Amino acid sequence: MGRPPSSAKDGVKKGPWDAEEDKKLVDFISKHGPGCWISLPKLAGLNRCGKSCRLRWINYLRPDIKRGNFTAEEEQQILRLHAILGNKWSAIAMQLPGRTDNEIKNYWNTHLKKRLIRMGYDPMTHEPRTDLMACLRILAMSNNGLNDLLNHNPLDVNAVKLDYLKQILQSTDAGAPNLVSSISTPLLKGSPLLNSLPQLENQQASFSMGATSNLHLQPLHHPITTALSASPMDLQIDPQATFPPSLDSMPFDGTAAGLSCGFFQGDNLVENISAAWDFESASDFVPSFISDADTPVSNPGDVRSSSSLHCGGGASGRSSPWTEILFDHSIIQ
DNA sequence: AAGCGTCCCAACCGCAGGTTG
DNA sequence: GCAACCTGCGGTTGGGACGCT
Repeated sequence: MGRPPSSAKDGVKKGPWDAEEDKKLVDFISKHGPGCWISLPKLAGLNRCGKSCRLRWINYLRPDIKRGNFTAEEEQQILRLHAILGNKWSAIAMQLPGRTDNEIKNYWNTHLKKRLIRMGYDPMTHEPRTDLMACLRILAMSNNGLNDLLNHNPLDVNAVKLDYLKQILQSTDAGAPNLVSSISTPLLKGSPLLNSLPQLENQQASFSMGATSNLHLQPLHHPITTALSASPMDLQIDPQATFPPSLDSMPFDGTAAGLSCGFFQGDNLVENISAAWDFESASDFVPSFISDADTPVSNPGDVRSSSSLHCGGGASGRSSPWTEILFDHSIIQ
């Protein structure tokens, strides 16, 4: 299909553009406009292929290009759009005036993608990574004490947490979905723990993901989420409950959820885990650093106004719920 | 100061899709 | 319908900048 890339032609300069070439290109386009790129180099007196001229103009010389660092708003917009559009950089760029697809792509690959990975999110799906079990096993290899835990049924426990978290994340402004019915993990189907979840859902007015920040507080004070987030030392199991033995022995202190972060941190695995995810802390269901003092959260213990942090963006039916609040924290910079 | 590794981004490459004759 | 032409897109890369030892 088509023809060989024009850059394959011999005698055409490649590599960085110099000031003289830039001037020739700008002068020509300012007189004639960005017309036929194939014939432009010859007409403009440039020893470049048309493709290279087009790229140079679009990505660098265009007068409406916005230079400089991306703002926090732009970051959030990129994250939201990427959650919807994926790697459709040109489509994302259309929503960010003055930014080019190449610039956004570069920024994504060098900053945002890495942050998501460090946080334990799949940069493509914007959802928590589900390979936690593999991480747990790696950790267990260096910690025989964890082997016993792993040999019980920790995967189910992790799945419960991730499942529930996933449902919360996918809730919309229109109201939280039925979390109980949508939980797929067989482990807790019909369990007293799960049966109590509707109470939590009834609080969705302050728990909906439409108000991302509400997650900071509301789940924390609910008995169910308190139980989910309790450490093995303080978890009180209902005597009527029929949990597998692993549930009350599983370290529900964020270890599991944080592992995917630590997985990328080599020797500092455990430390980074606790830094990234801390279900035992006051920021239940969100990475612990969200409630740190240097975040935009002025009063981390309070339920914040949903309007101030609403995800917005009418098209963002399924955007990443973290994006508004996570990325300005030093731990992921 | 030198060497080394990592980061970042401008530019390149290959491909797909639309247009034209 | 077909092939050549042209544009646009997304993935990848090369090398300069920067930081660390």
